[in-house]
Amino acid sequence: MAGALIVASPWSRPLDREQERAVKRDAVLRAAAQLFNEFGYHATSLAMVAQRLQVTKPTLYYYVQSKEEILFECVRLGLELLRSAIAAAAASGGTALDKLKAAMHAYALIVTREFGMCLIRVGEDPLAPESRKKLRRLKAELDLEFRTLIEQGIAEGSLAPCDPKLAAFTLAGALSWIGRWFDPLGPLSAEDVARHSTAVLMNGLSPRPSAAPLPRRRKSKSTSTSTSTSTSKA
Amino acid sequence: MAGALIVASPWSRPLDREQERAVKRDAVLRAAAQLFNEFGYHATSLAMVAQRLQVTKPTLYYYVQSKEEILFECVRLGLELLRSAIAAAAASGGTALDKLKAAMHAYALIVTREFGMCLIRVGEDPLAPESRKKLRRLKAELDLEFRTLIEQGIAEGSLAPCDPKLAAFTLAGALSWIGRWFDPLGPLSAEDVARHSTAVLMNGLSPRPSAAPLPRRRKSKSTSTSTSTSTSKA
DNA sequence: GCTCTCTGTTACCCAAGGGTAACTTTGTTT
DNA sequence: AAACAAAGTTACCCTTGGGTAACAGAGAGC
Repeated sequence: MAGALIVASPWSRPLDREQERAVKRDAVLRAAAQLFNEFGYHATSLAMVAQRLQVTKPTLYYYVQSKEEILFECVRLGLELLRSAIAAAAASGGTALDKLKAAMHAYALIVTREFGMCLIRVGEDPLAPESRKKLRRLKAELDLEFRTLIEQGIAEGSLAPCDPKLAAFTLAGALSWIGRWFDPLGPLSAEDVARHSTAVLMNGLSPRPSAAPLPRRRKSKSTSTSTSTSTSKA
Repeated sequence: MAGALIVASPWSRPLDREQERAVKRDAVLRAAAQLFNEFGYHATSLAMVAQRLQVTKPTLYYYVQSKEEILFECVRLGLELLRSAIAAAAASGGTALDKLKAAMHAYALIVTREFGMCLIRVGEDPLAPESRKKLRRLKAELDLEFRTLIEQGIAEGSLAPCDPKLAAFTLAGALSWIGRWFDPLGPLSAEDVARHSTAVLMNGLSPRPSAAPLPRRRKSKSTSTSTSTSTSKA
């Protein structure tokens, strides 16, 4: 959305037009993503999206071609966010371990925001095969980047030896699942959750002989009242 | 489904009837669950379910009241399976650590089967609020049982101290996510996946100073060609 | 043989919702 | 002022699919 945003000058009206169009299109996608996340893709009608934006249904078609395109874009943006965040982590300095930690942290944060959450909650399933193909490619890249980080860590000795593929599955699973239950209005901040999840995944549940203990929360138990298992929303 | 199944005797015809009815109803739920898992709830029509069972749509209504009831039952059964498996693990002998390991293993296996997978992939979102309430209660029980196990382990010293709630979220997340990508026809057996995921979650990624290393796969890398991240199906 | 229940069928109804056509309004350009 | 394009609106179409009504064949009981 940001793209090549030059300084806003009174000249170049046409650029302003394009830009506003892009902003509105983005608003459509964002509103749709939020509703998809709340009600699911099929249970969300375009009328609902339109209503949230205070416009009428055909207006949406001025900015997008179909409902499918909306979902496709939401998922694509979510994947794009993840991919660039992981790539950034991988490109940063430090050990493979540091990079992996950074990548996991970023992953957790992204799946708490609309597009990332949409990727997790809705996914590509409702799309036509061709669209799915394109998204699969993006996912494959993402997966590769993640796995490479793990492999490097093992080679480097800063990670315990294990099957990189299954480890990546497990990691990505735990982090993705955050997008299923996280509630921005809930008691836990995304930052908290990201930090703690990353720590648990790095250290495991078994106690470490000597190493530093995991971050303990101040009020020893029950941070809130909501449920955690599987698909709950609270 | 099994319930109170007495020896099949030539008397008591009515019992046979009831039983066959139950078997057929179960088949309806199972077929529906499989289709829900493949295409999603809304994208699965009752006609598809009927076709898979080689009957016509109205026949389904002989065994079930509505599409919603089908999903409700699928999710309920999934939760019931999980709950009883965890309760069984908790009731078994051994340390809290052993119990937790057993519970995690069972959890992983269940989410690879139709009802457990349906719970994970579809969830309760498409249901009406009242139905959701009932399922939430089941989830809460499940969650409590899981968390209690962790708390016991910490108290016992066999688990590293951490926030039990967030740890349970992370654990359940990683295990639940298996239900999103696991393919029964794929190269990995559910048993393999369960074992490895449990091990990673217990030990974490960071290397342990001295303890036994994680199970390493024979052919060091790339067990198959499929993708792992987020919502893929392969 | 006649009926009655259980199971399943064919044919139909109707609401929801994705998508489009054609008209109005607003503002920019010449 | 005239003209044109951009941005929305109202009114409509039509397929999909959940759900129902009314009918048809197989065994059990009188």
